[in-house]
Amino acid sequence: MISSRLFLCGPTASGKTALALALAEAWGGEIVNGDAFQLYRGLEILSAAPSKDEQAACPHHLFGIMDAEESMDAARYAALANPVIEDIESRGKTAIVVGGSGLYLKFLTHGIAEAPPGNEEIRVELENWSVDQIFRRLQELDPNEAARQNSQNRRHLSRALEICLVTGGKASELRQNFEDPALVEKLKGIALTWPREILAERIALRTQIMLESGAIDEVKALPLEAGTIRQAIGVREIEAYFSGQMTLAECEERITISTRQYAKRQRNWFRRESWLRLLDGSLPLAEQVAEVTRWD
RNA sequence: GGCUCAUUAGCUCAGUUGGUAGAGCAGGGGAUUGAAAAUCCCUGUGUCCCUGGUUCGAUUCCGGGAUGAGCCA
Repeated sequence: MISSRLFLCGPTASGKTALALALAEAWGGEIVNGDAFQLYRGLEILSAAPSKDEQAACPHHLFGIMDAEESMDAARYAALANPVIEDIESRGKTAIVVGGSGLYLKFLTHGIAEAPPGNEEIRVELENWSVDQIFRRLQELDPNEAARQNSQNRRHLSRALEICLVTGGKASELRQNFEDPALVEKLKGIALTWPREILAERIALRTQIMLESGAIDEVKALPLEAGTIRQAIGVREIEAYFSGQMTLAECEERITISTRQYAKRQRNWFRRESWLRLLDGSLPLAEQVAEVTRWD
């Protein structure tokens, strides 16, 4: 019996798309996007989204559903993805959730904290504060939360302070432990792994191909109001290229480096998810499929 | 051929008024519950180009050599 939902994770350029497709064909499954940037329209090449042909091979969900101007977050993603996954399961199919965005996937697998969503007004205001100011204010409102945060991490501190300001309470009191063993035990997922040097080569090659096959035009076409999507690796680098601050070679080099560093963070993230089973990404696809089917 | 300047961490460079050296980037390790492809933390011993000399002691001063750049022929 094939499980009704499978999470397929791993660092960028590890071959998730190809394996997902092969699994979907073998099992008659459907693919659900678990990647923060493939949700968007407009950055298909830079985000390495599955091609039109690939998407035609089996049902794909949540790819290219957002405009570049829209902003996204993990909770909204989970609100979109959960019903889709449940629908697939209700039709007796397997939902194969593929992606590399650790936080987004975690909201699916472990649940969502009962905290308020981001508040644009507060965020804009906090942009003008120094990290120290944010930290000190958080210390006043919620010393416990301040103590567990890194005093230099603007993003994490801003979020914690935002929760305090919006709720009038304490962010630390809304924190919860999501590592419920009973829940985690039921999860099924795999993480693709590669030796570091080989993954680095794959990243370098893929970066080169992206730049040769339209990534530059994609970035040129991004609307100025684009929000979340601007954080994608490659956007800043390509903009620096066409504004003349970098040569194309430097641009390619910078994107390769950022991507490699991102892959490292992803490896950290997925390594902590001890429920994920590791699968050697360098195995031939057919063997990967056989391996996963056997585990299941 | 002559003169000048350079040669220090994988890369770009700083520095030591002579007591064997440090930044940025890269690399390595880690954090992470509504911006996450984001954000942040930890991590730097290297024939200080080689070789003689001066010195208690030279990467630092002096001589010679090598390599590179520039200028003059």
